[in-house]
Amino acid sequence: MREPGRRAATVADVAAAAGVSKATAARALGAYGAVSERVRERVRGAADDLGYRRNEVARSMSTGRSRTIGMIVGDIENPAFAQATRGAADVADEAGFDLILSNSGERVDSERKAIDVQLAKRVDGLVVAPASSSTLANYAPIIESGRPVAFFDRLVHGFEADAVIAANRDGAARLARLLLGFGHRRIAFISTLSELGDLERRIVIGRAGEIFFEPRLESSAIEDRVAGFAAALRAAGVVRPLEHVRLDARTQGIAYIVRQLTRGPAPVTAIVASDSIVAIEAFRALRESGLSVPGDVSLVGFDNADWTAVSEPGITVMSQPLRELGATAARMLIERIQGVQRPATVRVLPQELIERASVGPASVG
Amino acid sequence: MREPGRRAATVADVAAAAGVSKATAARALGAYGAVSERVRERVRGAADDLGYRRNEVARSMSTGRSRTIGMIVGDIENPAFAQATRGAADVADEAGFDLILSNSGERVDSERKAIDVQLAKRVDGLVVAPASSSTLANYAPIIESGRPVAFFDRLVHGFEADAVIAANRDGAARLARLLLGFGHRRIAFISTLSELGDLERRIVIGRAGEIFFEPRLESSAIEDRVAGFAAALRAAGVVRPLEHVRLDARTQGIAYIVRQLTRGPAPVTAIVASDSIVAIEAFRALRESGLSVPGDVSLVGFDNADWTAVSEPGITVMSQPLRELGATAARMLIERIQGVQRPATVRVLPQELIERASVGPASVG
DNA sequence: GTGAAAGCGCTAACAA
DNA sequence: TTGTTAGCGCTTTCAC
Repeated sequence: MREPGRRAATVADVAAAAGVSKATAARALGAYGAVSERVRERVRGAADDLGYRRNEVARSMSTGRSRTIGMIVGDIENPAFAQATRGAADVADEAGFDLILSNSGERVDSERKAIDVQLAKRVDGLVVAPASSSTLANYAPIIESGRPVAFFDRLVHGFEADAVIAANRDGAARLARLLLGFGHRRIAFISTLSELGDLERRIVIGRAGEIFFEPRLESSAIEDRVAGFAAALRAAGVVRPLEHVRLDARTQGIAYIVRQLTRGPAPVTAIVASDSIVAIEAFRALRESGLSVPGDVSLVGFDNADWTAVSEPGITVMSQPLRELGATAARMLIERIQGVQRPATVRVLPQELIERASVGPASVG
Repeated sequence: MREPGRRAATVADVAAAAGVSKATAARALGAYGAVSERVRERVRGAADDLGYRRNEVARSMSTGRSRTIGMIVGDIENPAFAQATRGAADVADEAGFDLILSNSGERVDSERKAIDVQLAKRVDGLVVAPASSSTLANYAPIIESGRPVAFFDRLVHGFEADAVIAANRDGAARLARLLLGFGHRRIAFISTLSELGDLERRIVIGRAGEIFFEPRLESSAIEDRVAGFAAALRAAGVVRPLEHVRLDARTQGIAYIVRQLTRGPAPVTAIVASDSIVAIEAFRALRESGLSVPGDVSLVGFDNADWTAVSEPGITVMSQPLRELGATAARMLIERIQGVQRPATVRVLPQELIERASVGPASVG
């Protein structure tokens, strides 16, 4: 066993100790090429004695591969990303890859830096939840480097790459229809992501009445949710479906926005929260305003966070396949790394409605 | 701008394009050594044209340092670890280090594998939440490699290394005294970690009446909590303070254990959950058993998870300085990496009691 | 201030 | 089956 501080044993040391050439020692240690049983054992023994452990940096250096995949998430503290990370990490581990994790903080410039760093570390590929669905420039360096990328949770518009997302448009529409079914008409949609701008002006109606935005919103996930939400409202005859959509909630604070939406002559009677963090803050704000859920205001959201099952009332949510999102992205990426050739594909995973007790009939307004 | 697939530009390419030697180009690019302003600009220009990006692997190879720290947590999906990870990641980032993350799944063998891998990748140091406080063998390789380590959340008994933990003994005692003050005497303590064995037999009483265990428990954090808990009960005259301690809750399931503890002739009237995951499961189990909190059973726990503020009732918790735990460990580690010499030190961070509504007077039993 | 050359520890031709 | 040798892309003496 080595003492701390002494130089680490190398293949050369092991080879010398075992009385063979460097190449033979390397073959025995690396389990490649052909080595006789006797020699292999002798080398292994010497390696153990010297406390040899392979220098992966050197190996990466000569093979050009690092057996590492980079992952970039918006915020590791968001349980949704934690679950996706877990999904990806498990798949990576299973396939013999390590995972380097970075936070983008949902900021385009931090994300760019993170991508640069990971590319410089020569990761074999990247799994990323794009901070912006319309900033192609951030991802161009990945392609230039010749390494594959798989996006998850959000797409990058006009960027040919593998991606896996949830069926957000459909999920949001289902949530909206649930509320409409309870008689709600003035329904808010709150998100902390995506710029607001003049939403109404950006609307583009598709053939089947679907709603698109042009230019696009920052996050394709939010875009899809807003579009599905608005389309459902419109189909139900709500004239201005975007009236109560608030996309830059972080700037003003969710509590403030909730108060604003629930006051005045025509307060909303229901709120759709775009993720569990928005939902919990909205829930608290409603409580602090003395408004009961679902008595005064109904509340639904995305992500089946643990608290939504124990709050009073329990929150009705559209559950995301978070682990699967991360796992699928990692799987697609690893396939590419291993040389599988196929056109870039976008997988869409279904969401699941979990009904609890936070939805009730619209209060008369 | 490079096309995908083409060989990445190297210093040699840049040097050739700029008409200087490799060494000069490297100096200009790496911002070390002395280079004239004119040459520097020429080199930078050539680098931009070629889309040069430094190969960190090669750099690590020749410097022997990777500017990367490894972090090993018990479970990234546990919000407590997510927060600690965030704390460490921020500090690392600030200091120009990257973070490689691994899950140990709280299993000693997985942890050992994770450490091996990270050492092979030549991380400059490791931040780890030890899966076992008494398995020194897992950490010996780190020392042998000559790299520093900083433990967080738990200590490794008899292992000389930096560590940062929370004041668990004190926190648990405060929680216990709170319950005792409400008249509770039969109080349970539930954790999923640490082996059970015959706890009573392992007790060692210190001079000031503190309780220790010999042999030690698996997790020093749980050990400290149990010890603080038991000492407080004992000080209050509870004869068998360990009677309702359940440490292997995962095996049987928390719901089962909760049912078991709350039934029979002498049911517990209060429960201390060792983390927020145990707490939420206990909370659900109580609810499903038709027991009211705090009417029938009082419930307190560790970790100020978001749900504890919105559940009905809100849960009284001992809040851990999670981000600080991760940040401090990273900071201590980076100091070591940068060559600061000082004896191994253990920092103990205070916990904060957050009183909500889950504690009430002991029901008559 | 700049250049030539050696070397980090490994893999991978190619020869024997 | 084994050995020789030449890199991988960078940093780092040591001359000039």
